[in-house]
Amino acid sequence: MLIVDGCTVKVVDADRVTAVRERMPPADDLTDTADVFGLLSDPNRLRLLVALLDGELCVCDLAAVTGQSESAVSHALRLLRAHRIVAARRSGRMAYYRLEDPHVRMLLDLALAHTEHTDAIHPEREGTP
Amino acid sequence: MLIVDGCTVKVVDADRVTAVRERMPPADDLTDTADVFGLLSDPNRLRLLVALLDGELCVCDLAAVTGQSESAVSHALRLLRAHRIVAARRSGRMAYYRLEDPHVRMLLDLALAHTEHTDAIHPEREGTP
DNA sequence: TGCTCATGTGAATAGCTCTTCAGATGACAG
DNA sequence: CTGTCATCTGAAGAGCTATTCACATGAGCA
Repeated sequence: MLIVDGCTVKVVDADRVTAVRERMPPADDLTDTADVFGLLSDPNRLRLLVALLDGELCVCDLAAVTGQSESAVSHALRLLRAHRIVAARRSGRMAYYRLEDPHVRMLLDLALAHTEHTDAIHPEREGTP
Repeated sequence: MLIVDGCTVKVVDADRVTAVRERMPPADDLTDTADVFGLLSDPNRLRLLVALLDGELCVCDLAAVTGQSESAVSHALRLLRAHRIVAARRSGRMAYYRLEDPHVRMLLDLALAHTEHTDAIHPEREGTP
């Protein structure tokens, strides 16, 4: 038994539980991290970011590269911009976007490096049949 | 102008666009990667995985550590198990889960290392006002 | 000034995701 | 066998997300 958030909860290994609980990052950090992963969890947004790994591109070129409507691209970029993952440079009526967040760049590099070397693992099967 | 998926699309830098398009990973890889990020994009699932970084835990302890109902934990673990991110060891009526995917472990380590050293960057502000 | 083009935006809809509830399963104790 | 406990599951509802459409903005050009 253990007191968590003022409620009594049954546990098996109380010491491990309290230890892991203390080591757990603060809730704000976790939600921020989850948000970042959430921004990378849409295939079209991911395509945009991968396209930007090599350097800046304008909106219409991003639309062409990723096969989306320009409006969809604009919405996606707005989201990424709001989270400082991407930044815009304006030149006349064109807007050139670049990948601004080095942290996200690392995550992308790491993730892509692994998908290339890993055979596609497909779900829809249980871990212990 | 450029032919993409049988449709004519206007582009600015046609050479860059075709180059980036060729360098783009296959669609299947991108959706798989996006799926993985999606699994990490929920704060409660993230909490579960972080708790498992140090070693295995049973379902009720995971519920206690992460402050979720045991049912919610079970649903989350089911998802993670289906994607081979987590694996279960059964001992009697208990189920001990561990983090199985080293790739996901690296992503978690990288992400957490950065949230610790970075002041919380908060959205709701535009990149170029 | 007025037209065109690249981009940005809001509203609306369709689809997905998470949580909860109620109940099922399967293991252990008596 | 019966009751209890840990875990698992399906269905349902609430909430969130992505895409589209129609239109706004603002720059360059005639």
